[in-house]
Amino acid sequence: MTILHSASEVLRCFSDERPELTLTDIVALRGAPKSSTSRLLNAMRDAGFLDVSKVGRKYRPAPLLTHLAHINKVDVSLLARADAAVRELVEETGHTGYVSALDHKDVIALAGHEGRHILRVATAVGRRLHASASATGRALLSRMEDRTIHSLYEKGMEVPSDKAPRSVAELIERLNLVRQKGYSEAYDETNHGVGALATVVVDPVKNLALSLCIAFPAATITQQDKDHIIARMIGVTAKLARHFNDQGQPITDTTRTRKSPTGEQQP
Amino acid sequence: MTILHSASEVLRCFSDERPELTLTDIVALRGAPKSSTSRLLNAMRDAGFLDVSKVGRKYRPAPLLTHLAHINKVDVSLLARADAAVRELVEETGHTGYVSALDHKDVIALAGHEGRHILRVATAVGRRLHASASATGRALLSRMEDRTIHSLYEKGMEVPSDKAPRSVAELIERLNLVRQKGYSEAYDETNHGVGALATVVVDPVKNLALSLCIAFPAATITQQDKDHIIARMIGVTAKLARHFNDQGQPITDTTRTRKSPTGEQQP
DNA sequence: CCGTTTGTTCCATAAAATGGAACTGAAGTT
DNA sequence: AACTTCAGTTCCATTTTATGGAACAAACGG
Repeated sequence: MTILHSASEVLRCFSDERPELTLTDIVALRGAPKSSTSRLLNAMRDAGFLDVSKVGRKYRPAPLLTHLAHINKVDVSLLARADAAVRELVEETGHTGYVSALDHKDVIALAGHEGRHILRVATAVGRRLHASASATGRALLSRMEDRTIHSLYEKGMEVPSDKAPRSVAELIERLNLVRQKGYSEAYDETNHGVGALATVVVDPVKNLALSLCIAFPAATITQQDKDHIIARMIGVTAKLARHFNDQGQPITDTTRTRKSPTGEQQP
Repeated sequence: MTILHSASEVLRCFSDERPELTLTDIVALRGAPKSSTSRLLNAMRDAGFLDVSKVGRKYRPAPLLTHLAHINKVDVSLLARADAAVRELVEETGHTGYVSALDHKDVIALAGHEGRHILRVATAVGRRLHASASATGRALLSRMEDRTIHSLYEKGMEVPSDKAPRSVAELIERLNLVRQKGYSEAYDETNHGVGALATVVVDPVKNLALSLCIAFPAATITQQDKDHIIARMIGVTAKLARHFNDQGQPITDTTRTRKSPTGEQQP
């Protein structure tokens, strides 16, 4: 494994709940030896990935990463269009909307718009959720082949809530439902009292999959509201798909491209 | 040099103007051998730092980085307060305002608010500017010791505009002015027609320096407007400084902390 | 002042990065 | 089709860097 993997592992240790971490924290979270971790963190700081606080030697992500997040936004025209579509849906329904992308087994919100109802779901661009346990995550996963899903979760799957899928088999069952219906849904999975509906669109040229998601208070929504949201979401998503010539191809595996794969069988 | 330095060098190649890069682009920009760069880019993709487009093999920053940018925002309470202060100034003056931090020889905008005048400076959170050639950059640099400035620019200084400092000596001269007056200014340096005023505040605990900046169309501003903005900026900055117990200490060098330095002389 | 906690450095070993050259594959060109 | 270019990858011997256990150093808390 290259040191880059370790670095990315370290970066993934940070979250809203743990925005600052000490050497000891990271050792505990990753289980790697203290000496190696110490050197790694210092190297990451020297390279501009982390900043360190003076007292307590607490590490946090450096501004460089804000810069790169910005580039990501500037670049991707699918994101711009998906964002516009979500904004439209938010204005129409009053519920909060997101655009998200996959990062390994997680989804990360890239853009969001807050609804206007008094009781509404907050936006949190940059937030990370378990892909298997969210509407938006399952929408994205539904565009991967089953064997890719299997290899993604071969080291186990976290089950953050009662209603989340408990096993890969259960996940794939639910992904099949998503594939069939064209949208995905989740209630009370990652967030208590929150319901969500999500669709997915792929830019085959950039090899980028994005999910559109509308989130609402699960208790106050009627079946009629839901049906309306679903119809509109499927509509705008189909429009995006046409524009980017998304014809339902599965997302290409993120791992090595050319290297002859171990046990792959392609006609 | 560790591979992390190379990785961070690669990430710094991306900009608003070049949001996607191919292997060849990066080879041209960095001058490193093609074979090494090829392996490096693939490793960075495998680690989740980069995504690759299917056609043209173009690399772009991955969503992981959006996540980290978000953490950075959640965490830092100085940022939250500085952002609130800038918002106040923006509302009062109608001009665009930023909060920025240093990343090596660049400044990166971490938060921004757009003004309400018809002719106004656009916000661009995540944007990267040359520190030496911007008001906000020089405000931040003014809190470093001169020898740190020298070592920062020992490999040369880019001069993006006529009005920007041409040498380290000239830069330090202007930093002395900033230190004396308590604010920094720039006209027509990085952006044509744009003037900017900036102050700086340091959280000594987190070892974080942030700059507050107000940017305006240089042609339409009066001396009176400017004086008013400066007075208000210095006011809110002083308030922040008191809150964080910033007593004008120089920013600690970003490089190794404990390792006995080569030629350092401290009484 | 001494135990405790937290982070760094040492060092021999193991692993990974390097860069020149050869190779592959995909476009163009004649 | 054969030829040329160009972009990207892989090979391989060499150099460089990472690793982890243990010793060391510094800060903390009585």
